Amino acid sequence: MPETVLTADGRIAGRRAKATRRRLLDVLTEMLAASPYRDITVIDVTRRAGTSPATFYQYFPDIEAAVLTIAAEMAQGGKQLRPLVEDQPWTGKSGYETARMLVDGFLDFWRHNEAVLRVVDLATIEGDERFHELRVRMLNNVTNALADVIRELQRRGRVAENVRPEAMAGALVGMLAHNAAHQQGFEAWDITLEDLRESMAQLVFWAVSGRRAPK
Amino acid sequence: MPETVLTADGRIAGRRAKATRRRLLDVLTEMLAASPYRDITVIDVTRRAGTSPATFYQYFPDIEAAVLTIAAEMAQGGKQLRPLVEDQPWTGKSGYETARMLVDGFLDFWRHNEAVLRVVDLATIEGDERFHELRVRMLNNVTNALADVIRELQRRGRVAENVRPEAMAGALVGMLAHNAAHQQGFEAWDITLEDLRESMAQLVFWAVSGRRAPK
DNA sequence: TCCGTGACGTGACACTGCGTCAGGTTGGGA
DNA sequence: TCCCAACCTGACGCAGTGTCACGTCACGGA
Repeated sequence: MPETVLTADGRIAGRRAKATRRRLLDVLTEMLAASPYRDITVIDVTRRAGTSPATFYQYFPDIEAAVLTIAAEMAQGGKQLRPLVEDQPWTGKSGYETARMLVDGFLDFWRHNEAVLRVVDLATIEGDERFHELRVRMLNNVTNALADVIRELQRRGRVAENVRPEAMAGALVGMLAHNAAHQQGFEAWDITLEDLRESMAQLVFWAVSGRRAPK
Repeated sequence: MPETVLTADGRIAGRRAKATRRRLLDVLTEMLAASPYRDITVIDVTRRAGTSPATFYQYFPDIEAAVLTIAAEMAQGGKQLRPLVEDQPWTGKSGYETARMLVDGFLDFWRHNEAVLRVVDLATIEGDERFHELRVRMLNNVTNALADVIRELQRRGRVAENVRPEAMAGALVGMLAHNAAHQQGFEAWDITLEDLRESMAQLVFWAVSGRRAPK
């Protein structure tokens, strides 16, 4: 679908308009990676894009809205996390390998989209509903898949009765998202990324399979 | 210690000055609870405190600095988390009870200091070093205590060899802090606070004691 | 009691960014 | 070539920031 875009005055954007809009988004993406979100001004974005503030407001009501567009594009990529859980072995040695792959998936995804995810977290904390929803939708995929796996293994008697699949999956995904977002911060504690990775994999594996991680 | 306070021009604040400063902090605390952090302006704070912007800048270089002061006061309260880990039983039924108390400690602390902790997280994500350090120092207490317990139980052969106490403690504290900060968000997933609490306690107990949580 | 002085507070200003018009410019189809 | 819809922007009112120089206050000494 060629995706129709509306301008502030309700016009349908044509070829030229779309190019301008795209340029603004690209410049903004670059700036997001280079400077703190709150320091980015509309005037600055437009200066670098070689246009004027008024033009920016043709396409976005404010900076947040523009970033939300970028974030939505990124969230599509977040769907790649789901298959890391679904249709994978979750028992024995290969089950532990699955857990590690999932952890790596989070660490990698957060590393690759650091700047944008930072803004998503930021806006979510600030109470912005649009970003919050985006975040929830993105994580929902993995959470539900994980809950399904836990529920299935619980049915087979591998996981204890007193575990609530949904809540456990939620707690785990929270841990993964948080620690992936703060992965550089662990170095201050003299904790290597490798050890963090292992610890999270152990927790995930235990919670999902009900067994200790193999050596 | 009566705590000496310096003004912008290097003066030592007297009785009157301290009262003004305190008033500004109190007004700011109220506003923090009522409106999104980013919407709070110096002009607004001073208007409500019945003074002028120039006065604000006598005592704080910017809003962040003022909030940092408030956050530091709160962080003192964060020390109450450490004894929830230290000198507690960590094995058997009472060990599981300890895990639950720790989880409750996090949930309660975050609920009670929601507004300020939100700003701390916010500023940390934005890359503000002052807030980041405050956060690290606050969580360091619990993390280290937890790592000590894990290490001790590992020495006694309860916890598997391939667990790294520091990394595991870090991962757990990250999970606790994150999920405590997002505790209302779980309702959107139809997960009750009670189930979240239980799930986190199970994870903590397993990681620390190396055993399944008792029924 | 009054006064002088240092402590404290503030009015006013220059500056920057926001968001919105009305009007100017551009380029592709007839 | 010309025209006009699509697109862009200059200019402006508004609001907040941060900084002076100056005004006011209250306290201790005579």
